[in-house]
Amino acid sequence: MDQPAGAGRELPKTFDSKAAEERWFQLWIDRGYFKADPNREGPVFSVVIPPPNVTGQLHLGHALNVSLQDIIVRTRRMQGFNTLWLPGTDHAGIATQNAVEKMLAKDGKDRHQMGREPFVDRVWQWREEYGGRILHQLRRLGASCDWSRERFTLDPGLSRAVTKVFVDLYNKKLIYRAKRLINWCPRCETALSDLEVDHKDQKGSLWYIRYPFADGSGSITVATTRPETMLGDTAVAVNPDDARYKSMVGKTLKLPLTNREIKIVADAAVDSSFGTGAVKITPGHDFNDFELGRRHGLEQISILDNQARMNANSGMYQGLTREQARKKIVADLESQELLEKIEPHAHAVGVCSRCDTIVEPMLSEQWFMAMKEMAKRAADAVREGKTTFHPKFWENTYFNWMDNIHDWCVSRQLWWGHRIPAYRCARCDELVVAIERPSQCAKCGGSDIIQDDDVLDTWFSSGLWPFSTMGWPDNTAELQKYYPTSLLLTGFDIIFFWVARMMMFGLEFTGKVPFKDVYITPLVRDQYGKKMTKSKGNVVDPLDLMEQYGADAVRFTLAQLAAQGRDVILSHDRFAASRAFANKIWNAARFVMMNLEGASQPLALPSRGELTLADRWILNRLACTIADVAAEIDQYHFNTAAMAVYHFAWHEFCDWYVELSKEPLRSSNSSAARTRWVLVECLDKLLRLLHPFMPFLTEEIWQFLRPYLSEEGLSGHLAVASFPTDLEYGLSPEDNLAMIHCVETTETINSLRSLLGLGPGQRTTAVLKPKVAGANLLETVSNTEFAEWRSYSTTRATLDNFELLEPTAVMPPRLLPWVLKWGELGVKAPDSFDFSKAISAIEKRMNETAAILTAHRKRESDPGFQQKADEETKQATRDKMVQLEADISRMNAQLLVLKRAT
RNA sequence: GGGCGGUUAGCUCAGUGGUAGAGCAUCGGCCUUACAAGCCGGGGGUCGCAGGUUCGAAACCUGCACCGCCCACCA
Repeated sequence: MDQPAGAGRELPKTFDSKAAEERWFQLWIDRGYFKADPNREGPVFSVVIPPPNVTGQLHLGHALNVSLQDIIVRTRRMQGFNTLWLPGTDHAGIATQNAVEKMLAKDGKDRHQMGREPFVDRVWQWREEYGGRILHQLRRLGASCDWSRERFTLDPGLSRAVTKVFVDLYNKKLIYRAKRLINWCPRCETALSDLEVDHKDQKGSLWYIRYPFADGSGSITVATTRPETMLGDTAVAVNPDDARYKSMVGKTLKLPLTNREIKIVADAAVDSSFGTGAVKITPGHDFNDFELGRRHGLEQISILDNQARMNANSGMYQGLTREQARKKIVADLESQELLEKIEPHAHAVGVCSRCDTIVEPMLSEQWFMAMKEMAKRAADAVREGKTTFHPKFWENTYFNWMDNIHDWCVSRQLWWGHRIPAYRCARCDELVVAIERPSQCAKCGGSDIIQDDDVLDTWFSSGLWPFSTMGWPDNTAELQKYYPTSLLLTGFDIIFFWVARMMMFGLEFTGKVPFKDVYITPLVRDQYGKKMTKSKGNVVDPLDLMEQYGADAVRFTLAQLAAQGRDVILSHDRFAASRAFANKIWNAARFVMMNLEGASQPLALPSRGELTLADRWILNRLACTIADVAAEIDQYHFNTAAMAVYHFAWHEFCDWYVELSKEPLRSSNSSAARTRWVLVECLDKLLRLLHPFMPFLTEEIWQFLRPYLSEEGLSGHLAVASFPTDLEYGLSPEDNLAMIHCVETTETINSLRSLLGLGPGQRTTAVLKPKVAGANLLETVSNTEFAEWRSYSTTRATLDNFELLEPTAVMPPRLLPWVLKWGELGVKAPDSFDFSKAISAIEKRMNETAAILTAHRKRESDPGFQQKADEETKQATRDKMVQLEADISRMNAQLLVLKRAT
């Protein structure tokens, strides 16, 4: 049995967030609260974390992603779900290899001189040192993952899944080897998928080059943005309908700077209006030209090597870089008077998304995965509602990509990653794709079997993440219990890279969608709305934020900002506001704890009949808030859920109930006891509601409150306490109306006080005798309740000359004669009071109210409205009119009295 | 070239048919024994523009403007 940490102690003056973060997280882990048990019964909620790169450092995107996941995971755990949140990291092929290469470069080493094995060993070593960093940073945010299940995409188990998938797909003929034009990064020296190429606009030039006819009868001019590729040209194409060139189709050209002859071909793909209408065709280095070349049976010539230097096919230019070759070729053309002109021209160039180097379309033999069929099934699964995106409009993006998908180049010429399970006999070149390395060649019996050098695209293994992490291909208990997962929460930037691939792999290999819901988080931007990037130097470090504001405030802020379908724009003000909120909760808890001195543990439950108006009202508001928050979280509306808790905690519980509780806490034992119970009830439920958002603060406070609770009071922690359910306190709507009346009345008094410039002063007794008030002022409120309410307003107001002002402010019109009579008894305002400000303010507001009333009357008398509006709307309009009329009457009364007083 | 999202208070954003809301900022007044990271009060918006639908539009439709993003092989 745990001894509650806070039993019988007062809360410290301030909340020490750092101490609480360390203390509670460690305790939660030690107790195994986050461990998932596949053998437990009950409803299941499972999530796999989007595995951050092992190279990663926590950034705000992670912080947002993890905070939101933790909010829903903690909620579900408290709601009694069998919850799994599985953490892990991605080996991130290119990114990691680059990071380690960069590090080695500082010591003047490079991987080529090291050799493959030592280099890969070095990366593993690096991973041992730094790979856990990002996950530790996630822990600091409070991520309640089952940390005992941490996975890494290069783990033996996950690698086994990768191999099996590759082999199976090969056997299904969905993975194949082909020589095609692919994107090649000359710096990383690997093939890239289409998705790994970014397009950047670049100011370039359009060079107009004359290609002379072989027969010497003149020339045709082509326009190009890449003159150096002319060495690989195998044709010039024109549009078949282009009158300028119709007669030239089929003629032979002499390719300048070379000895080759090429033909003029006609193809409808050529746009006559661009450039000269004649385009040089380089099937070996341009995707368009590649396709066109295929149609016309053109030769494909590679003129570049793997580092994008000119190769042997480029004759005298061999050995030059792309850039040098361009310069020299342009100069040479010019000297031969073959350069007609140069025009400035903006166009997009493809760059490697990892290193920003301009990629080169290269002819290369690679492994490809056929996507069409798998993509169709994956798209249909979403169309059929098996998986739903939140917000829904992301489905369009998903469909758009799936419906226009190209085969996926999955091989990479890297060293860090899953090596492709393809083996070749050194003797007869026979290719085998298999789980295990064959001991000898099945064809020729040769024993020299060489594994393919290439590794797989990182996203290949990530795509298996939801089930490979659960032990697939074995049919484990985890897989049976937790797959498919309930939710995937991730950023839109990896919908194609990752979400789509998981959908395809999941359906292909498990027959099920890998997740029921996909929540797409907004993109975190800086205060100027710019994307945060290291190069801009505008990165806000979440670790700094946690240091400054506490992890709870960071989490709460991110939840509040996570409006659906929008970018998140950060500002320090928001974090400060959340910290203020945490402070507010802390102090409200201090107030409650201070007033629990000497109270029984647990508190005795008061009877229904004892509850006052204020008690019933706040309990009712609590019940509504609980229902709201649960519903909003169910819909992944994290921001509205956060706001609902915030509003209840601050503006209902603290602003009103805590204030109203002060009087009864001071009075008789029974009313103090009753009030204590309500305070504790509200605080307890509030902490539970807030715990998923602010786990550390709430756990800290709850440990103090625990002894006074009747349930779960003597053991356990908030992290595994029950989430509040829709509470029924047996309340009536009249209670709410009466309370609203009290609130509005008090606000009116305060407003008048402020307008009149009333400062603090001695406390005054209320003018209205409780008897009078109870009978006439607020019919639904009992005498004692009114006394409490009244004492609240006077306590806070501490008015001078309250005698005159209070009744004018609160008095309903039917009591006006009595007030006036009472006024005639000799109470009057001091001469120094300036009533004109109050009068004009009330008049102004009255006019506005009257205008609204007029509008409502007009609507009400509108035949169209009567005919077409539904009954509910009509009733609402009538109610509103009654309320507006009452407001106007009240203001009239106030005015009358104020004017009389002057 | 296609597609998606946005345009509401000084700022950041909620608000999917009944004459505008929050937080922050701002202004005025308060150290009132939970909280000055606080309390009370105030000011501030013809909801991007123009049409249309409707008894009624910030919201629905059409067009336009501007901002942002994604996809795409115009050399």
